[in-house]
Amino acid sequence: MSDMRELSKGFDHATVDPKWYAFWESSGAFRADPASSRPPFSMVLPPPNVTGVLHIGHALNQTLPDIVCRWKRMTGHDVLWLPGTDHAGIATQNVVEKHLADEGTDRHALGREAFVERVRAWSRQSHGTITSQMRTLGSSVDWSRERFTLDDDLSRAVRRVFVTLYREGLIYRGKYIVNWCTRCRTALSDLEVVHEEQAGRLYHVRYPSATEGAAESGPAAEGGTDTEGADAARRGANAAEGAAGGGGVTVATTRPETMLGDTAVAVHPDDDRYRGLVGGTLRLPIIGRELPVVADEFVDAGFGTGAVKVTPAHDPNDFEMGRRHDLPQVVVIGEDGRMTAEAGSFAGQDRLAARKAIVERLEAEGLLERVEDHRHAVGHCSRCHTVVEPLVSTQWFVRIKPLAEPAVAAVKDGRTRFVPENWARTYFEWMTNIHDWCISRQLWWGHRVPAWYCDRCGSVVVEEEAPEACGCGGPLRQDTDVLDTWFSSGLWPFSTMGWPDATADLARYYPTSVMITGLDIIFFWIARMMMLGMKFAGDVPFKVVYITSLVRDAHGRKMSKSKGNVVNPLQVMDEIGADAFRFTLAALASPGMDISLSEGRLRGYRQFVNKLWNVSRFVLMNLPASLTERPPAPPPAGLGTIHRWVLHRVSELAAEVTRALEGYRFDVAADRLYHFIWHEYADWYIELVKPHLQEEAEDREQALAVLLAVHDRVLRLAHPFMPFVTEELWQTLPAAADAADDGRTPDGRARTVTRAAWPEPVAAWADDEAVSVLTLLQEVVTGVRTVRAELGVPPSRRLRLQIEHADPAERAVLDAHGEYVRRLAGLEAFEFVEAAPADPDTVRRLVRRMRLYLPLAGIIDRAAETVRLRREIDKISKQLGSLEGKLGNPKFRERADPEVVAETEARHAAARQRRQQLDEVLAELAP
RNA sequence: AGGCGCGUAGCUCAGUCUGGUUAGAGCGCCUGCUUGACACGCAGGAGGUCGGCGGUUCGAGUCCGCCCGUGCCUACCA
Repeated sequence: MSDMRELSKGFDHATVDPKWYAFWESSGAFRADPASSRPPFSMVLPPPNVTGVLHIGHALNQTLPDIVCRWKRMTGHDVLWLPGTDHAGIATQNVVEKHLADEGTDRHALGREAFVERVRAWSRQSHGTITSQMRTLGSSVDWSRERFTLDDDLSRAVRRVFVTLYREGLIYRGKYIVNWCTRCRTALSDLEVVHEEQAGRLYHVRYPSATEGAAESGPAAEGGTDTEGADAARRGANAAEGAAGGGGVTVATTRPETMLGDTAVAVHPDDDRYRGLVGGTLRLPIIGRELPVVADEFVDAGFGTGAVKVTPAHDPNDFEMGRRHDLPQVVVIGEDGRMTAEAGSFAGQDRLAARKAIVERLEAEGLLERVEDHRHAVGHCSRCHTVVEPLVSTQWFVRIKPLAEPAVAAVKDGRTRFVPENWARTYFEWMTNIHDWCISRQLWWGHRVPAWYCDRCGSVVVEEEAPEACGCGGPLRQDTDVLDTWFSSGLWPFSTMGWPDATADLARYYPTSVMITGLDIIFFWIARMMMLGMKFAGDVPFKVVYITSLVRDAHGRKMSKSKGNVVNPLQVMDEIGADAFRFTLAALASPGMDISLSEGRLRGYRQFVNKLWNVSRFVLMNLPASLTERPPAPPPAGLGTIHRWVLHRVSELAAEVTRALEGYRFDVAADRLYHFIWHEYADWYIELVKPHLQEEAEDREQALAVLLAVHDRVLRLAHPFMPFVTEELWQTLPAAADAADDGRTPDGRARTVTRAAWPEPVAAWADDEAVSVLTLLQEVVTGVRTVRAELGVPPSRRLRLQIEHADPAERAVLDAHGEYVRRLAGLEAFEFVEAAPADPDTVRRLVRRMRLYLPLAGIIDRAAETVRLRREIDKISKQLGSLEGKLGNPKFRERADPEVVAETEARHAAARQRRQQLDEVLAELAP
């Protein structure tokens, strides 16, 4: 028809999506406006690594906040969603180092400055990748406010925080035991160490008494092994059964290589076995050093032999114990993971090779009493998986307790709320057991520690800006370390808004409204933002933290490259479009449940997008070209039942979706939209409204007005979930007569659904009567359709339906809506009768109290019908039994809600009647 | 070792907080349909002892206890 609008047959996301993103961006649809009179709503984007690519975790953690932002924009908020990227110190540096290795060089050959420039160049180049992928996903961030953690102003914020904390004594520098990655050659924070349970060994080693030991294994014994002598020694050791027997002590260790650095042996003060030894000395095998025996509460008398070797330089507990007992630190493992000169003949060996050699040596000397299998957790570098080495090293630390306390209190008193609230527990647990935070890294890529050292007077100068010279006039050299990347991301919610300056953005948008992010960075990031935000920005960084789940593969397994089950969001979006992908993520995002991305769900929602597309095609092809304005929804009073029904339902939908979003139930919102759009709007309303849209229909205008009102609302409600397709479809609708209700870009020149008003429930549309009418129509139509399907009646065959036992109200409803029933059930006609027709080939079906009779001469399959009836009778008998049990129980009548009792009674009566009717029908069919 | 979760149809999941219709959805499966929006569709159907045992209750998928299975996080027992 010439005066009809048209849409292409299918939705082509590849061309549509980029078109609208470019439009939104250029028209400023996502720009926040601090001068606006609208209430503010703000979020900051968890900054992805600048050199990263969009992975499934980003996809979820951007889709959900994007849904919230788009919704809030439509509810009339001035929305700021601030994007940016993270320099990701160690991760990015590792990548570039790998590039250099491929080129046959390394960063030391390049030099610090050139290396940093190289990383910067790579970051610049890579930056476009992640940001364009965010656009593909549809993230409605305000690009005009994009930030990078290494930007000048953010770096200034980092220095301000560092200097302030230093002056307050909350940052200190010192020589402590830290987690050291021998491959990355840097210190790591506790969080960057991943513990993995591993099969290891527990070696029981005999440390002889100082006198005894001197003879057996001093330095003199080193260099050669006398097998005979060793055997003799072993026999001797075995003979000393008691742990403290023979003047020596047996200790148990999982890391024999560290024994070379032992400076004591410790026992529990109350351990009677060793009481006599405390204060005495033992002889360290191989090395021959004399070791004092100390008593310390830390020792667990029940573990191993109850005596523990103490290596203050290579074990965190021993480090503490060493300080308590004033023990020397002997460093036997270097920063490169090799044994140092202190390790005597083992010097230069890798720590693991040394372990083996030392065990052999002990064995040879007869000092290895026993080896047990022992499972224990071993720390690995989270970046390169190298086994982490505890080392004593000079580093910078943040004193965390004074910062953690207010951050805990803020969650306790609800200034920041976790959703789901269970996560607060995890947060508390970590925050109350937290250790000081090692923030210095021996890397080049990052914020350089703003500390300078004077070689002349030895003083340390900590300043925001590089000082000229030391107070003593001596030259200064800057600390070569950089800060942990999370130190700068911890400032993100306020550093990105201009802090330390008192900017308009900061005043308006801080604290942010919500933070939506994954559980994997609660400690790395959420906790640090809480601590630093409260300390420096004067308030919590966000009022709500929504913790998203982990995305897994279709079978609930963690995605990993080695398993080959990694879902690439870009590929998925390429195949099914961003809208279907986003809708799937939302639909699967049940709180507290990990998300299993199943192909079936993805496909199902792609088809849903297609459904929405085709509904729109239907709407459009029924719009006369003369209709250039979307008419306001007509008042329900003068409307037919189907219109009143759909208005009622779409109004309820608005309420349901809104409620779901308010509770962060993205899954519920998606489910409601899906069900309404497909199974109510498309399956029923569109089918019902068709005749009213005929050109000759006298109520066509009215039908069009309702159809457009519903369609417009549907697109708006679906927009946060499926931004691209809804914008494309919404743009094809005629603009509203009432411009106030019609989304406009900030410059007012173009329409956009991103800023259209969010549909509110309309009280005047509530219409339970229309619902009950539709329910009856649906039941009758479905009843007839079921008979047709089961008995294989071709659709072309128009049937005559007879209805018995309809009560007057039902008769009136069916009569009034006869045309709908005839059309949807494929009837030639229906009529009400007083008695069952005599025709033996008539099939009966029960709907409520009514009996539907369909004459099916030549088609009816009595046997099949009998089977079906028997099955139905079985079912209803079971139901009847349980209902009778319930009603027969006097306590039920006494205690249950009277409404429930009445309802149950009604159900019981209906079931009984139905049972009786079915029996009759069956008797007629199979006498 | 502690903490948190999960176990409902063949598969992926809602429903459990606030106990009470006939436990729902998508995918898959079966039957029939080129129905003038859509075969990425339409209509109909099969399929569930809600992990197990015990308890509370008139009534339990839902509340309580124990057990089994499974996943994750935290952790300085050498």
